Amino acid sequence: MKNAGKLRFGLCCIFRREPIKFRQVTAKTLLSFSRVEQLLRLAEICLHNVNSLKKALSFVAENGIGAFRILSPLFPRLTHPQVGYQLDELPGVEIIRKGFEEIRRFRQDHDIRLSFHPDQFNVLSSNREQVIRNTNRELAYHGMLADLVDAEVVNIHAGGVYGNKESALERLKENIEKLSFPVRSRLTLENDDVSYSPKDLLPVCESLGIPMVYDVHHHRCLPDGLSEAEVTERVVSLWRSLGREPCFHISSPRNGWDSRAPKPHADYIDPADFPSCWTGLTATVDVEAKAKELAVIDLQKELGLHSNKSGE
DNA sequence: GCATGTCAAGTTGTG
DNA sequence: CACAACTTGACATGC
Repeated sequence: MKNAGKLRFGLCCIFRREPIKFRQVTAKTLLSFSRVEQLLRLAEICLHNVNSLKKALSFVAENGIGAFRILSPLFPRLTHPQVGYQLDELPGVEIIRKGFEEIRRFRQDHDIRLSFHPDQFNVLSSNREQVIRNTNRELAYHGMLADLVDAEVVNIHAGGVYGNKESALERLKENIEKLSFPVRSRLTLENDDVSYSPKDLLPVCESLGIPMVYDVHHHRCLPDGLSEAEVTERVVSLWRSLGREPCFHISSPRNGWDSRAPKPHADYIDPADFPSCWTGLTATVDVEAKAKELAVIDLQKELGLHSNKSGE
């Protein structure tokens, strides 16, 4: 068989069939309790989530999946202005920290790449000071989590354009330069499907020494004149120049490529959507598909990759 | 039990 | 102008 390179696939955040769940709580609910009660509930949920993360990594390792994206609200509402908290305020924090120790060791032993994808509220190109402040706080939270689990990547989009892409990118650069080390050293920028194409982001990334995560689905939604092969080559050499393994995203549109309106993700990946220029590379491909682990395992089979179990 | 509306946050494009 | 879409689901509430 081929697969000369070491292409590996990543699972994103949650499971469809596997009984591994992450719990949540809203600020509104927390606000109906006393502070002591809030922290008790939060501690319970955080411990539950750490245990779920352990199970998630075990599942991933057993199924030959090489990467896992951790959902942002692993510690729900930690950065919330009213109900936010510090890890050390949680009753039983020692047990939680112990769990993280196990996770770090397991990750290393099994060579699983961990990443975060802070959501759309994180906008470093914003012209509003409040938005930048909130983003910095949220990114700092992700940096702390990344230290705790030994994650390698904190991946965000470039944000809005505000009628002037050049000045927006200028603000983006300035704000990236101001990030603290735990965040800056892990930050990556991903092309999106409405504003920033690979052609826009590559010069920024190359000048800052920040890797670019290449989402080929977004590139197909927002073409920029560069071919998939050209982008792939530049992205790969950027990651390699930093001594790191490239990251890509793949997904298939639920309603086919013809439908003009929004393109929600399909349950599975159509193997025809997998860029041929990725075959044989050493890289990580996060699978963004609603069938989650089932889609990753399916795609691995379709592409002739085998899980650890099956030998090879 | 099960159905349904609600969740902190930003920006853009569509109807 | 309101709302969906974005990695989307889980939780709280009311029947």
